Amino acid sequence: MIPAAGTSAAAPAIARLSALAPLDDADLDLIVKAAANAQWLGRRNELVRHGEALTRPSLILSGWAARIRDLSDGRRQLLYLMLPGDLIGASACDDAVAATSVVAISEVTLCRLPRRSELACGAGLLKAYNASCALDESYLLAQITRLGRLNAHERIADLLLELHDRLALAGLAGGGRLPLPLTQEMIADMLGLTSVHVNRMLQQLRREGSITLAGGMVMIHDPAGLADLVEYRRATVC
Amino acid sequence: MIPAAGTSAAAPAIARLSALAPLDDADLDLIVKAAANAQWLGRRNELVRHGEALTRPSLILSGWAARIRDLSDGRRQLLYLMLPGDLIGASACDDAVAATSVVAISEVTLCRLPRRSELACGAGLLKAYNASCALDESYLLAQITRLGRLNAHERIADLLLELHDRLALAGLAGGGRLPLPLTQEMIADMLGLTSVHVNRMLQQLRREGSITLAGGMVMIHDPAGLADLVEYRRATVC
DNA sequence: CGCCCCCTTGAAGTGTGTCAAATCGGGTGG
DNA sequence: CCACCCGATTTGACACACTTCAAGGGGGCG
Repeated sequence: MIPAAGTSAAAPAIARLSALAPLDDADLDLIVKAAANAQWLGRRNELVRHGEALTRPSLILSGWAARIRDLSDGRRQLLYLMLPGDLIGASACDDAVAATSVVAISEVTLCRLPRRSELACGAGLLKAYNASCALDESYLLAQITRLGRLNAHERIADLLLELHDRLALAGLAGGGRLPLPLTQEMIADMLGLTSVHVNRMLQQLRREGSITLAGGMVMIHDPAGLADLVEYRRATVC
Repeated sequence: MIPAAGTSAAAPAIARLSALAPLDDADLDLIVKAAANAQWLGRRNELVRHGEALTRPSLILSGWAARIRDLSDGRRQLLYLMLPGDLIGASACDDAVAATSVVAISEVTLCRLPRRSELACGAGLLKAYNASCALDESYLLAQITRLGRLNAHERIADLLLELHDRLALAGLAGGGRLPLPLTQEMIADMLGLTSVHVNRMLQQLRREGSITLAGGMVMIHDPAGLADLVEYRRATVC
């Protein structure tokens, strides 16, 4: 925990937050200290329960989680994926209540950060909270467009491109290469499809040479070309 | 209470904001003054252009607008409907940039409100901003679930129920009755369907006695029953 | 009257879902 | 090291929700 931030378990999270807003030593110190007593959660565990009060923002240090909504007949929608460096409950409302459950998709470690009201006005971390919220919103909007107006092939390509960019922010992806710790069923629940169809579309993407899948990693061979094809638009940091 | 607020053009907006957070006379005065120089926009006009800086929050006084995303091949997605009393750009980030265009769906009047930074810490209006942002988010999540996991019949019912509740907040709907100034094509673009299919589903809803459509008004005959059927969950004010 | 926009209806096509079974691969225990 | 198991992926045949294309009708309005 003590050594250089570059090698600590918080490195991806710090990379992302630094990319969102310039952080000074005090901010970094805050994060490193918080990361020192991180919390571990196994797959399928709930990080946040629907309706629960969000006392303090959480920072994902490693692993993936998802905001999720279940219907009584078994249908399930992954609303939003949360990646390392993502914040939960950093929105403007300090006394907010969780609008959805958040469950761990892989093993997750996370830590608690200060509430907005505990931060100095103008602190870099506060700016990072704001930027993170703005990005959250743009990813939600992207998800709506995916589900509403893209076909299965485009949905998958678009999602992969978004994940690549988001992970790249945390230094966890680059050059078209990204980890993908999702089952095809989870991808289906994210994209409003069935796992069977996701499987077929992934194969099509492979056959047409757009991607390679191996060992939980995806390689997007021509990110720019694919982005053009599905009209992917990169979210802008506010 | 400001005298005659009940009859002013800002009445629905004030009703909604008051429902989100208790407003004192100073807050109400601010709104009424702002509403005094309202701005008028005709159908299809852009309230906000994509990428434009959001200098100050806008309050919709009357009419409907929508956040929208257009694809180059003509496909179009309505991301989010904005109703009287809704705020544009009230999020945490004062220096944010519009993530999407906002266009007027009907004739719209709106006014500018103070930025967050110009409001007293703890002001009722600031709380209303926060609550409004929280609601925005839960409506976005609801939209994702609709598009991802509900079929056409359920999507329409769910949307009508949401609109009813949202309009009721501003005193513009109640008892299952609400205005609906949308063409079927707009509903289609909102719900990721074609206008042809929206038409058929609306007829089915009428035939099965769920709704009545007349003169731009919808009557939902058994809101609770329908809500149960499509598993509609009312958004909670934070 | 004629135009335009919106709603309505029908017939045919297709993308995606459903169901079911086979295969793969990684763990675990004997 | 093998046997077994379980979850995940893969494949095929078929069904259906929704789209597409096309034509017609209604109502407001210049």
